[in-house]
Amino acid sequence: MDLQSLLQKKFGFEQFRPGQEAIVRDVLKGKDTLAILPTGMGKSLCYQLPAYALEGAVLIISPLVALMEDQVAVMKKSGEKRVVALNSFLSFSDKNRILSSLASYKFIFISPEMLTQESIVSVLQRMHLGLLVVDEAHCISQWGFDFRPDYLRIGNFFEKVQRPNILALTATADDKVVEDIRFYLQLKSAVVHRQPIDRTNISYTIIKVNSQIDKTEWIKDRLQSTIGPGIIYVASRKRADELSEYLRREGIQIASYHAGMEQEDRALIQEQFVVGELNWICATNAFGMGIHKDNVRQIIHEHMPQSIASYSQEVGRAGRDQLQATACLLYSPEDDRRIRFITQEEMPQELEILHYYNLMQTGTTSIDAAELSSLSETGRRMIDYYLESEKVEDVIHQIEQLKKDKEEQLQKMLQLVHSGNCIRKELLSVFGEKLSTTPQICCSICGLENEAWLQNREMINDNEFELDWKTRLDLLLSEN
DNA sequence: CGCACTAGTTATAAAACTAGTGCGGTGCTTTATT
Repeated sequence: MDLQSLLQKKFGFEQFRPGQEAIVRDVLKGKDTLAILPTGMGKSLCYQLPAYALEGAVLIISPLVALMEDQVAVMKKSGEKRVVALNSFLSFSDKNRILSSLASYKFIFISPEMLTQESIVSVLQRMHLGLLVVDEAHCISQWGFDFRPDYLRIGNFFEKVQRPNILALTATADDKVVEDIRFYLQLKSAVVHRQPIDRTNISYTIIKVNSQIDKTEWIKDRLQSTIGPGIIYVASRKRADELSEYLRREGIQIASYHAGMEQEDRALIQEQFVVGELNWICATNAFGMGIHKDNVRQIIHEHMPQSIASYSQEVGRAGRDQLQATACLLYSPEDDRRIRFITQEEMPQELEILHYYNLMQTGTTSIDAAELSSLSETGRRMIDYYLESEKVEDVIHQIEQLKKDKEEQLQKMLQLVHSGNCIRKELLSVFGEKLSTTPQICCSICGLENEAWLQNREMINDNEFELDWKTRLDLLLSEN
């Protein structure tokens, strides 16, 4: 069956979205592929379609268990029964049952952590894998080095199984992220598919203020005078709760979201936001990945993120419906130190590393040694990873280098804030792209007198912004 | 790290100082016996 009829039969689409067909064809030719597609361009079809033309199972590495559960539910609902997620949600007996019949599944979602478990690898070894997908592949770069080292261990898995070809998917990737993905997934001769990443319907604003109080006031005025739905990103959990509480008292429909909350509450708030029962979310960087909401009109950053890579992931959540949307970043001079502290604080010190290493040499368990050398859980896992393949002196050097890399990324973010040039142009240049045509509503440097749409709910329904029903339906359906 | 905030100080009270303290992200995993 040719691709066109497969697309029609399995997904009900007449046409591919931009970029999809070329990716699908490369995947089917057995090539390693890195696909960088803006959010909402139908990434999941890039592996779901080839799956039906391939022999064997498709293994999908996914960063969040909630996201996996979601995708499994969506696929089951649309009629695909041979789909399963291997994660800690499973009871012991369910896990065993699924593992004993794993070869009967076509789509297997799994966390990178599970991929290091011997019991799971041994089952996968005996199976025929047709394709390995790394979803949200920027996590390798964003989380692998200092947060979830199992993201860097995916390559070890290839040594144990017959390595299928790989499809790495992400929405945005600068040069460093692409390089990290290539290296850690061993994509020596991978084809890179990169759709133009300029989101012309998003306008960018950077506002410099003098104090925290000015920011609070600005946000309050903004939310009272402009339309949502929107996301406010803040730098700490406490601030998320505090600001959301303050704004709620001012009559704004808002809730906070961060990793310190119960899973249940997080899921509830996310769901309310997605279905439109909640207009605003005030969140830490925990919020966003895997959220399918196409009509987010505003992203507000109370503080800059720690890198341009994070910034573009976060602002990219606006305007997936192609209608006008806006991203505002507030900046005050003390932010530099705040963000620097958050990113550097958990990095282990030389003395802590040495202390930990020495304790390990004398036979102390990893957990006790971490406790005694005052290493955090995250710090311990990080060091354990580097100690697997390097001498302790080199590990110290490696961690120092990581700190420098983080500082460099923060500096690039600061450059974007202070450049004084067209924000869109600056942002695009980070991703190696040139600005072809400046949209009518561009950024605070180019001038934003056309942002009347933000004040007026009716504006959004003007014909100028309205897409025909068929385009909108396609957009909605292609999300999963 | 260095700002934001609090408690304590001063001394016909009030507001304005000082010293001290607190803050600060992202997620996977977990097979036991209270």
